[in-house]
Amino acid sequence: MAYTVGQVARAARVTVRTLHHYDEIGLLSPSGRTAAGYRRYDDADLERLQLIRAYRELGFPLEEIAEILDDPGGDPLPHLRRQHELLTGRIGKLRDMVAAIELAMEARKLDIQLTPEERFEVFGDFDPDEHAEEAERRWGGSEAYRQSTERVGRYSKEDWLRNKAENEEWGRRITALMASGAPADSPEAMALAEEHRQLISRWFYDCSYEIHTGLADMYLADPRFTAYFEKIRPGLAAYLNEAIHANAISRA
Amino acid sequence: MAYTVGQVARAARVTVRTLHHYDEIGLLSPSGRTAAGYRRYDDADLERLQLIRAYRELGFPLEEIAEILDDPGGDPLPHLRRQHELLTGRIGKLRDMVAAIELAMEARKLDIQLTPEERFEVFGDFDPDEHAEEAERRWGGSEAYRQSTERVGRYSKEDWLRNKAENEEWGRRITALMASGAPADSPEAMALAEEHRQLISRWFYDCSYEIHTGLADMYLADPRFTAYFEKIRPGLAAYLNEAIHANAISRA
DNA sequence: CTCCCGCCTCCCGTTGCGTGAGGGTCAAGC
DNA sequence: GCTTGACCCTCACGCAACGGGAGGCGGGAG
Repeated sequence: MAYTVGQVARAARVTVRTLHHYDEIGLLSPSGRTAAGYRRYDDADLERLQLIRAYRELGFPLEEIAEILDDPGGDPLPHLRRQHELLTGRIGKLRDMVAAIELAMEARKLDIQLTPEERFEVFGDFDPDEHAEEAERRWGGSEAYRQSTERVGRYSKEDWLRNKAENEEWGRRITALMASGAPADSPEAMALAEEHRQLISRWFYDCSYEIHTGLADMYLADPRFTAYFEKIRPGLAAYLNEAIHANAISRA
Repeated sequence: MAYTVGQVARAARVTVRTLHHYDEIGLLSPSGRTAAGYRRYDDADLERLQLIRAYRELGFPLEEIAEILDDPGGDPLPHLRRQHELLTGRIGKLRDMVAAIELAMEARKLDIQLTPEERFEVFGDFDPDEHAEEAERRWGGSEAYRQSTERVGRYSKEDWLRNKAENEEWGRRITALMASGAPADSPEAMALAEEHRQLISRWFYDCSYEIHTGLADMYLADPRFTAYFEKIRPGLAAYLNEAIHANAISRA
């Protein structure tokens, strides 16, 4: 079967101009022309176009698609497998984004439940939005996320205050330990790191050692988190980071 | 907290150039500048950037994003909801594509199982690849798809021959009916349309009346399908289309 | 005080088409 | 056989969304 540009364009949901463009750059040249110079596409052309559109959907530049498609002998199976992988990967990414959006909505809901003063009371000067937005970009979605949003959504004001209290208690102890001169890889520091991990697990989500070290690195890498800890005590961010790593290694 | 372009760029996974661009077109202007002219972004800027990136991910042009973001009083909840919807929609689309790819792979596997002669024997001159590719674009994925690929993957050569025989038998009966001059909305024609639907349901996937009429329209709209039926008997494509519609209406 | 990295502002280049302009073609109907 | 409308052709310019480099200032660590 042979098709005109228009037919192909409608079937593949692209514009005629796009097909002209693909022809111009040699990405998809119709297998023939009529006497009047009309482009004639056959089934092989359609198949190729299908692959092109799929790669495009995944964000590949046209040049690269040309390389990919013109590379092997002609077996499409590897392409299909590859696209399958890429697509599922993409879906995962989008799912993470959805989870992130859900969290942000959850945070907004909290803002509505809690008056600004209450909010300040609970979170100190560590803006929850900030936290949410950040966390969201970091581990975007994931299971931990779902858990966190689910639990957080049910917390009452009293829960928040209890959480804050536990948090402050822990903060006092680690600053004291640090002031005492105990090294960050001392058993005491590691114990407090472990306690930190369990605090997170209890209040927000199952915090594995891996996630915990990831968090620790973030405390150093991101100025907002660094600022939060540095304000409690200068050097605390680095100290906690080291303690968490030491603790994780010792438990491995 | 205030951030430099570089920090923002790293956090948001965009280039500095992109931020410059957003500043140029007024989509995201930093809340301030230092004495030396350095851009200074604050948390509100980051929040806005997050929304921008999400909309971009969904394919919105920058201009439109600007309109969307600058439109309401400033409540982000509607945006979040909207993005949530759009993202889940997008995921659905990608899932369809994945299913389509899976079907194409399935077809390739069949090509390997069946020699070219066997393939020809089974499918007549109606290339299964062609069918696969087409079907895939039409109802891309969906539940019907999964079913179809799953069943088709298990068919033996004998199954295919039985299928072909049933199909040909049906073909003979509808051509005969058409030759007899019975109108396409006659009870007999509708009965054959219904039989057609059940043939599909038995061999491939649950074919609802809705899907069936969709198929019918495709038989007319697409030259490849039209050709298939026209070759059996001129006018058959249109006749079958009408019969299927009549049948679907009468059962509704 | 220096060195290097990060920031600044032009400014031209690229990708992937959109959108006519100007003109031939083809099937259908009168 | 002629018109008409839909469809095709080839330029050719335009645009969005940055990429990437040139040329130069700023700033903090050693």
